[in-house]
Amino acid sequence: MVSIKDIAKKAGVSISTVSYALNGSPKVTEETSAKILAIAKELNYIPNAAARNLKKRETKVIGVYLTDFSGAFYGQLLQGILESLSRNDYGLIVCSGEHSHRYLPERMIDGAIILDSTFSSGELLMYAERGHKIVILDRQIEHPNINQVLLDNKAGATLAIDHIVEKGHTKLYVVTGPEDSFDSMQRLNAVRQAAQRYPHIEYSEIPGDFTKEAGERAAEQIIDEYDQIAAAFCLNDEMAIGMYNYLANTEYNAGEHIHIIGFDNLEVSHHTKPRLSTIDYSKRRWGAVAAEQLLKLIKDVPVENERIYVTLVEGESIGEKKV
Amino acid sequence: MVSIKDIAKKAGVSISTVSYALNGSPKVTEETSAKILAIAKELNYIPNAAARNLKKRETKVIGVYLTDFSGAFYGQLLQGILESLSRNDYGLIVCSGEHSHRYLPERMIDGAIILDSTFSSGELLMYAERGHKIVILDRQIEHPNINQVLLDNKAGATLAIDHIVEKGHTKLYVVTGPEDSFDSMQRLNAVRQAAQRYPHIEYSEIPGDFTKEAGERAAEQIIDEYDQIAAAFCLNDEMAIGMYNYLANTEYNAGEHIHIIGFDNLEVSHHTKPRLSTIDYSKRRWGAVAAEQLLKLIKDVPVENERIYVTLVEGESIGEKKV
DNA sequence: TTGTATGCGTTATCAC
DNA sequence: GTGATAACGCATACAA
Repeated sequence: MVSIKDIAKKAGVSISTVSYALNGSPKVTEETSAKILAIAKELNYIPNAAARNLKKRETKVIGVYLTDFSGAFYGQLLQGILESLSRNDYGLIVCSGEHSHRYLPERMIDGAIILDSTFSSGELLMYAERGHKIVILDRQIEHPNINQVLLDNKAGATLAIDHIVEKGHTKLYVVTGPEDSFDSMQRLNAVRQAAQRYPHIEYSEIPGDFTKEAGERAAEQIIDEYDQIAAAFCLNDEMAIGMYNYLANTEYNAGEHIHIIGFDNLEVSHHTKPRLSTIDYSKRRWGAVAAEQLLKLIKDVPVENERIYVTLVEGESIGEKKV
Repeated sequence: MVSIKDIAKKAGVSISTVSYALNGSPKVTEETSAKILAIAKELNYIPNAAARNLKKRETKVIGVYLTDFSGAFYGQLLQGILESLSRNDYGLIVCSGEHSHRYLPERMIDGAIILDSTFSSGELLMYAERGHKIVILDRQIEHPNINQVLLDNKAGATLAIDHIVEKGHTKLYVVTGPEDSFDSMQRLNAVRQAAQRYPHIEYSEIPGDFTKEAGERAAEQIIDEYDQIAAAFCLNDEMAIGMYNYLANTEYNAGEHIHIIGFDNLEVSHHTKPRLSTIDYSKRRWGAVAAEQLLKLIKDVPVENERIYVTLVEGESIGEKKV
């Protein structure tokens, strides 16, 4: 491995001069600097990250943690983060699995963006307490070293319910996510609040877990008890898609017998027939904001928690209730 | 930051003893070891990765490089890699973007798995030449430090064509992937070979790029020139899905007027109607094998290139040609 | 402008 | 068994 020492020897200068030259310090002559750079290139010199990190106590890399790699969902979010970090000369690594938690306390990364339920809040708090900077996308934790960038779930859920009511529906199911999902619980709470405002509506909840299968099961249940046109608010699009899949093998049609609205506006939802009504937000922006917040945290500039706004996308899966 | 020095001071021993104890060396007494471990825990000691990496010249982390994060496709592959690495006490980071290329030469990772067209073959060769260990999933490069784990594209494409022919089809389109895609070119070559074996078949190629949009455009073209029942081999499922989407707004039906077969057996393909015929392979296994190969490379045990086998999944999108 | 010297936190080679 | 001590490769305060 070629180090600055080798360059120094070959150039007939000291290692500090080499270091200065490589880091573009103005302290070194144009001439010597050019010579050193030339030799460095000739020797295919590449700095050693470990040594630099050890000395500088920073890595210029941030880590994004995901519960798993399966989400159809993460692409744009990660892209948003990557773009934002690149602009600021930070690198990105994506991690998953208990094993990778150590990257933060071991200082392999300068900060973390969390969308990962395998972190307990206690663990995150502990890291924050040790001085590590963290942006959280999937829960609320108050700490000076922690910032959260959360979806406006309440607005989204309210939008969905209001839309359903506007269309004249009087029977409403909500298919929930897992109980340990912050997003699901926020949406569900908002739904319950909204439902209270509309006492004429027959409201019931079907427990789900954000998977297609949960959507299929929910559809099955709704059909089992079918007595009138019903509306279903699936707390994410994944489950809404599952519902479509189930209905495809029945006499019941989405947007006719069972009116469906989702949450997330996944790319696949554009291709359903009828097009799925859903709640949209910019995943790219979500990522970009999270990255910006984290960099501010690292630079010790004061930050407020951020909220990502949502909008209603009207498809044809929620139609007028014809009596 | 608490280091072994702090522990040593508090325990009244030297730093080397602390290091031994922390690394479970048998050279140190049960007693002192226990005391040291206790103090380490009390002080919330966590080793510094940079220092350890610098000294040991290894990180026990491997990097997976993806062209981008958008693939619906990568989940299982990454899961396979992660499981395999975890079993061997290696960590995983997922990277994308030019910016992250440096992680390999800078020795932030002990090796790389490449499924990333932003690496030129020259660049990979250069890293291999520097001694870095690489497993490549998307092209062929011969070098002692490089191993490839490739799909059996030829078998898959042949399977697809034979299936189409068996069903009595006489008009065949193939929708290709991008020209810089190794997988696409291998599949295409196999298709051309197979087509030669069946001179009675009217064969033509439509250039695509592995996106849904390409599938839509291809469907449009096929319908434009429609004169008889046709079969289309989309060189990946993504394009096949695009074809379905386009057909949905026409008078033509998949599996009736236009018979479709894909490649990849994506999860979404299970939900199409009619179910998409396609070529399947285990993405998880692909990842697992890639990881195993890389670890062997790192341990300097000799390895052969590996091949991932494929099978035909019969859906209803390729039916008998009724004349 | 350049060189010397020190330390970042570990591991590992010696002595003792 | 334990303790000095020297690396690992780099950055930097200070001297020259």
